[in-house]
Amino acid sequence: MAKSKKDNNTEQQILNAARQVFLEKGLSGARMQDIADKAEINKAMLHYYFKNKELLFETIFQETAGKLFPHFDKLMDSDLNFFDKIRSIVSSYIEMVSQNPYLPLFVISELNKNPEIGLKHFFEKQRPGFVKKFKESIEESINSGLILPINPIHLIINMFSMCAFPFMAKPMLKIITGIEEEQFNILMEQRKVLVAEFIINSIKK
Amino acid sequence: MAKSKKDNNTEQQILNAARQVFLEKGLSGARMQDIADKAEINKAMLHYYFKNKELLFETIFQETAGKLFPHFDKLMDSDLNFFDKIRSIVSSYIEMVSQNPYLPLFVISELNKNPEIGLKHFFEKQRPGFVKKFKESIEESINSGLILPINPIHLIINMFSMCAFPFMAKPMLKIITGIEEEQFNILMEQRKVLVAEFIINSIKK
DNA sequence: CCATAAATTAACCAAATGGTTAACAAAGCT
DNA sequence: AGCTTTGTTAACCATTTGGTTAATTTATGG
Repeated sequence: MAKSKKDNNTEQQILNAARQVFLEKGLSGARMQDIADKAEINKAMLHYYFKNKELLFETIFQETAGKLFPHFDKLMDSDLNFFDKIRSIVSSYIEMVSQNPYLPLFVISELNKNPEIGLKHFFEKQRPGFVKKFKESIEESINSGLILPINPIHLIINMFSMCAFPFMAKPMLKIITGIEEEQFNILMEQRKVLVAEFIINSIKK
Repeated sequence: MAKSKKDNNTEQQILNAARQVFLEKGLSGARMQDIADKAEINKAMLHYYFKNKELLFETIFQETAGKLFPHFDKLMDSDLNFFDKIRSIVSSYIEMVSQNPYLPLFVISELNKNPEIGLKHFFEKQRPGFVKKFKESIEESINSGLILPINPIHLIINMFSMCAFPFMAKPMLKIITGIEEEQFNILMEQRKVLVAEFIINSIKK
């Protein structure tokens, strides 16, 4: 069956275009016209499918923020040992960010300019999930003498810092270290194991 | 002596106001009117002292980016041992960011939206400085058997990740961990020593 | 003290930008 | 087919926004 004129296709084109533009330019930097152009539709269509810029943005933000901490819940429930959980999270997280390089900076940046949107949307629900489980897992590992004592929050922060930051700071890192695109990708690939071992090395007894 | 009407005061008021607004909202989010209001002057004065928005922004960006890697050059030249250099850099860097919480996110964010401004301005000069020295210092420490082998770039990335990221991600961290302002500040204070020890613990032989 | 330059303001302007309208085309339905 | 709903477009509108102008005030220096 040939695809009918709508097929709800337009809405997807808009969302794809909006995702690209918003992630790259942010809310204030994005232009509705740019989104329309990239979606190859009339600007009026944007307002036909999404009431206004804010609503369109929130749709994208919500979708995007939802990808920030993917399947970590399940991962924490798995029967992997503590170190393997770290290895698994680090590796899959860096892979995810490699695939969506703008994602962390976008969410963090918009959240800074307007902290309310975080509360309003998805975070509330996801919060307790994996962070709580991770904390418990860390505490258990400390109590069982597997790792040195450390405030779980610091450990979590350290992990996500080393996973996400390099991608956010990529243009800066390229300048101050003098590396190029290809070399950067190699480094990020290495970090999938390096970061986990760096952490484990630091906390193991 | 009473302060005369100008005193080149106005220019400073503008710069202070522009700094606040740009750091908080970014280039595209900043409004010239907001800057004028905050500086308590007429909007036309902005264009009297600074040709246009771009020029004013670049002035602020240059000044701000210049603070990103402060006196690390001297620090690397000091006769501190390698571990103490790490302790010193981490501590002073976190202190600097505590004092200028918007700084890293601002520079990184604007650099992402417009990578050219980095090259144009200050980075070129500062680049070789401390990064090169730091790399040499790391290599030397590896060769002398003080620390385990690691690609110096990774070590540098890890260090700045753990120093800067928490401040950039503050609103997100507050949401997913449930901590409040006060607790956040305590954690960041702790990180001045914690991060350094975390690193040292991981690489020491 | 006056003439000149520097600083400041209010009013204005043009372009950019988010958003709307009204007419038209396509699909769906009976 | 004919009527209604949905999708799409071009033209238009109102506001925001960066920027300018011309007139006014304030300093400065001979």
